[in-house]
Amino acid sequence: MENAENTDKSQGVADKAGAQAQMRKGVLELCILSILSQGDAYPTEIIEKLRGTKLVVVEGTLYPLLTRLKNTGLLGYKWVESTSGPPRKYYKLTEIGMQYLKDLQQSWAELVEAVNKTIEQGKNI
Amino acid sequence: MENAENTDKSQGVADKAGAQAQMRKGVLELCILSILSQGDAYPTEIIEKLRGTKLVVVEGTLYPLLTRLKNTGLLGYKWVESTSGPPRKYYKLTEIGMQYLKDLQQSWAELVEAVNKTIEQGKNI
DNA sequence: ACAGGTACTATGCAATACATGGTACTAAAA
DNA sequence: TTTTAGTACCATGTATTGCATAGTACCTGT
Repeated sequence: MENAENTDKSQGVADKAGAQAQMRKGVLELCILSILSQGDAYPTEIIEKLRGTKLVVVEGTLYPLLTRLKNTGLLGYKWVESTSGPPRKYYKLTEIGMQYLKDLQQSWAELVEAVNKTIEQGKNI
Repeated sequence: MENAENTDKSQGVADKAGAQAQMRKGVLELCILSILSQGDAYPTEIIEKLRGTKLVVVEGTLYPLLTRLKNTGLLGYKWVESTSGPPRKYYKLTEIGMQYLKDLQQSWAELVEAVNKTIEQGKNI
């Protein structure tokens, strides 16, 4: 077979923003569960805490994710009347959620170590 | 409104393996581009290098990903006859791929820092 | 000619980040 | 009393990627 190089550019585009969104998959739930392990919070507080650590998340992402976590038994919630607006939904970690959070933390640490080792080998050559 | 806690367990299951697969989204391409920045390789070599850094990837995952990276112009390839089996497809990074790899490395570093800060705050309280 | 080992390809499914469009509650202003 | 602004929450669909599954092709040895 003839040896030839080629790069077909007919499909997809290498997109930095898209890659960043992909990297966040599976990681946002770890962060949210971590934040709630510090204490109960309602969505706007969660968004603020995430922004504080440079993990900017918008409401259209957070609400469906909180619902998903609640539906899988990792979170519970309670309504709290507000003195200045509509009532707020305070989320809290369940016992199952606390256990699962530990699993996620370990998975994340292992992934970070593995990826960094792979990257470091590339830089050293 | 009545304050009540509830956790609806009717939808989905919190699955550690599934979460690990989600965390790998967007990260595998970073690792593959990193490995190829060290030198050209064909798929089996890439799988071995990934296994060496605890990033176990199977062929059904790698081949489509390599095709995708090739189609977006990040990789090129050439066929090389083998002395013991069918010819092999050696992949190499293109100039575009090298630039994109730097973008991915920066995105990864920023994500890791942000996530770790979020997790650490949870542990300190 | 056939079997085993190796290499590669095609395709569809599942899960999640995210965008978009929407409803509802409360307080203040008109 | 009605309207407006601010705040909080919800529903749904799209795009993307990891992964499983089924398959083809090449080369060597029997």
